[in-house]
Amino acid sequence: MQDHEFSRIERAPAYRLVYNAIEREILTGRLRVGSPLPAELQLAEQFGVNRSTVREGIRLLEQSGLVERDGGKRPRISVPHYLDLASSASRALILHSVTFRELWEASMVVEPAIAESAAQHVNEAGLAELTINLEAMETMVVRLEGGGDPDLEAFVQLDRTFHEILAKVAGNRVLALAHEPVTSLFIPTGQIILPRLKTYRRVFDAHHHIFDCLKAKDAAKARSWMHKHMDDFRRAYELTELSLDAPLDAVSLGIS
Amino acid sequence: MQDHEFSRIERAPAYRLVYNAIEREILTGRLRVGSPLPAELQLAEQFGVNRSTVREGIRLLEQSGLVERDGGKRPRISVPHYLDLASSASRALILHSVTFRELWEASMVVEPAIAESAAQHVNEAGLAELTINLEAMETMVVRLEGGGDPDLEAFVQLDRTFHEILAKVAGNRVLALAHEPVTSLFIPTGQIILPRLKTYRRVFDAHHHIFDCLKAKDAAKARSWMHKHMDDFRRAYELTELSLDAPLDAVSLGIS
DNA sequence: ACCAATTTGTCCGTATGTATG
DNA sequence: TCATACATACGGACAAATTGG
Repeated sequence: MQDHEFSRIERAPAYRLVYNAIEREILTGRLRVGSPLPAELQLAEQFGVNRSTVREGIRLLEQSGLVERDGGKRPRISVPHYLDLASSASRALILHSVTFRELWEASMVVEPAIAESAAQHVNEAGLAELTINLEAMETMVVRLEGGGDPDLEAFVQLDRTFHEILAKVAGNRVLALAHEPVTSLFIPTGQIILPRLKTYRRVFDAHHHIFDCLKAKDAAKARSWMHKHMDDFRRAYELTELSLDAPLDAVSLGIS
Repeated sequence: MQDHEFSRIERAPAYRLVYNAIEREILTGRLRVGSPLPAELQLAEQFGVNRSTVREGIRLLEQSGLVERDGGKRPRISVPHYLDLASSASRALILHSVTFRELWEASMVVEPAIAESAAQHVNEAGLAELTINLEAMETMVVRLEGGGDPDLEAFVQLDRTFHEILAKVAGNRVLALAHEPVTSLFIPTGQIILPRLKTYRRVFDAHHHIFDCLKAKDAAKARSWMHKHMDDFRRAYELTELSLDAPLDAVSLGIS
């Protein structure tokens, strides 16, 4: 036994201390967003470390989104975009073998709420954006029904964009954050389902119904159409031989 | 007009190319999770860049959670935890001046769904965890009603833990991700509300009711109690002079 | 439009502490 | 205990790009 216990001494590497120090300056506003980061040499002098060490600290800031670099210009201090950070969280979900069922359950919770809120907050600009998206999808559907070869990638992208516009229109950034995994992981599985079941028209119709509800500002109906739309997605998934409880692996989502 | 348009040439710095290359190896499984990262010098040789450049690339991996260091040991390849990434996204929400109303609306969507799912999936271990949490909160409430001075920090922490256990029990990692901002931003505002309205008992009672529903596996009732609980939170917020549409600034949440 | 100073990107070499066998 | 391998950190150097006169 000892007379006195010393608390464990924590020795973070210097580059991490640099990161912490600069992060703190940004979060407390002493380094203002938009202004350029001080020069590496200057920081090295102030912190009393080597320039290489400062550079390593800056890489951490860069990856956490607090520093942004635009070409070869001076790096600027920036506010990380929550959707960017959310998308790396979504990627992490895949690495954790998240299942289709989990994604679908979440979508059944989040997407109808977004549709409802979107119907309440939509404006002309939002309707215009959605119109462009719908028209693009319609021409694509018509071409496919005429026997054209499907550009799946483009179709799924339009699908995804529709839901992203909705999330933006809903005007709730926390819901948009919750919604991110759905567009970035759930919607792309359409690339597997669509060519087998050829439900292009069905997807388009659902989007169009939701759009009509938004135009009529009918929040309840928007919610219920979105609910149906998401449930359709699950049914289509089940109609293929895919299991709801199989993990979405990285390969199938084109991350490789 | 030009005869030919060249696609924009992208010149990412070498350290970022190193990051991309290693990230790719990890995501495709060619570098396996848990194994140590190759030596810096070895990587430098393979990529044909300097060791310092490799180091900067590794810092990016480190911050994105794909590389973990444990003391002075060899850095190991790891899978980033989605909840960690979500919490930095939550911090970003604050920097974007997210409002209490946005958080509350999201909580009204996500938390009842979590309570419902938790009631369906709860097991003995989960109930035991919740019991410990509830007992701790009860003793705290009793002490406060006896005139003790409130340890707000501890109380809010218990509140937060309760909801986190629920999210874990619900067994849906996408919902847990969506739920993260609620516990990390919304619940802590209790530190502002509670001392003014002294609704400690009310919070405890709500938790207890939800717990009973879980024990009885009554999903619908669990949902409705959680709904009420979240709505209580908003009412309490309104009873103070705080505006629902004011941004939650960093200071009030103790990030500074 | 040109020039000079500044700054970043990248490289080389070296020293030191520590972990592992 | 010793030797090797490795991460951390330092110092100096130069080319290319940016900035500001």
